Amino acid sequence: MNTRDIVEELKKKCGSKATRTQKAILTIFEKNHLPLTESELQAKLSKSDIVVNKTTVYRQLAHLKEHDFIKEIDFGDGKKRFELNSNDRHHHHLVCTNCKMVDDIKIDNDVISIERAISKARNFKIMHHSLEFFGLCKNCK
Amino acid sequence: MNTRDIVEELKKKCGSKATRTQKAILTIFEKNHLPLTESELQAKLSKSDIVVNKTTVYRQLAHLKEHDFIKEIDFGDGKKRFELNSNDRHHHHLVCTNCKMVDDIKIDNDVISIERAISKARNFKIMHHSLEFFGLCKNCK
DNA sequence: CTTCGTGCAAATTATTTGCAAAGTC
DNA sequence: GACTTTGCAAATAATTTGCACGAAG
Repeated sequence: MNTRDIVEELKKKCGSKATRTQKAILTIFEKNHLPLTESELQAKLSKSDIVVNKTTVYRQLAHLKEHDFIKEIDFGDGKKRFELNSNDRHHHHLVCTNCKMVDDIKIDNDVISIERAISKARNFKIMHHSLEFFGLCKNCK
Repeated sequence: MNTRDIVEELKKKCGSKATRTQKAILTIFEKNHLPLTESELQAKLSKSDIVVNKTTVYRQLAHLKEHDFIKEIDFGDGKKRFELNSNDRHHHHLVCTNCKMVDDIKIDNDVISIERAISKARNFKIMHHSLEFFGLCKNCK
């Protein structure tokens, strides 16, 4: 799904035309598959000469998340991060605690089977999970 | 490992006598196996008639974490939570997004094998991970 | 006397809210 | 005109920092 498709879907879901801010934010997320904080996103918008207020960014992130375009990722450092929510790209992250590098990792099958077992054993309907690995990348270790 | 043992270890590791604050905090964690935020901890301290400043609590949490007595758990709601770091009790959590109930869950073997595979495949030294499941508990679903 | 733990106030950081102006159908 | 998006200033909320003081070795 490319940016145009996403924007199309956005129009449908939100019942109106996608704003320049929305388009810009989605474009940034398209280009950056790794999770971004508000300020990182803000910085990237600036580079594209798009000036938006911090509040607007926060609000759009909430809005886009609500409509499932992006999802929230938490690295436990007190900042919210978001990345594009492509079904075909569900993954987790390797985070280097030294150089802060972030890498994607796909381990879905294992997690899904764990979730099934839990749901059954505990009668708990799992909607989502957090799973990130922290440690040292090959350069830092 | 009971509270006395922990306090003993604390003395050794820190090279001095454990303070009343440290003892009180560790005792609370002993009694509450679920992760606590600073304010929840503060509330429980108050119930035991122990008055400590917020700053002190934050500093002790950082201190105890540094010495591996407690570990940080993140539920992605902007608050840091901590729980006792007993080797024999490593576990993850089921968090009900509706009633906020939290339950423990043990799924270590599966995770360890996933970690091994990742370490090998990606040449990444995993130190720890986040793994919490969010959804609806049996009462809320 | 030096180190560590503590309290208190102020600062910082991330995020949210209220309200008015601007844009879109 | 009704509804959504945006900006700006102010408010919150969680956490951290600076500084002074008291307790313990």
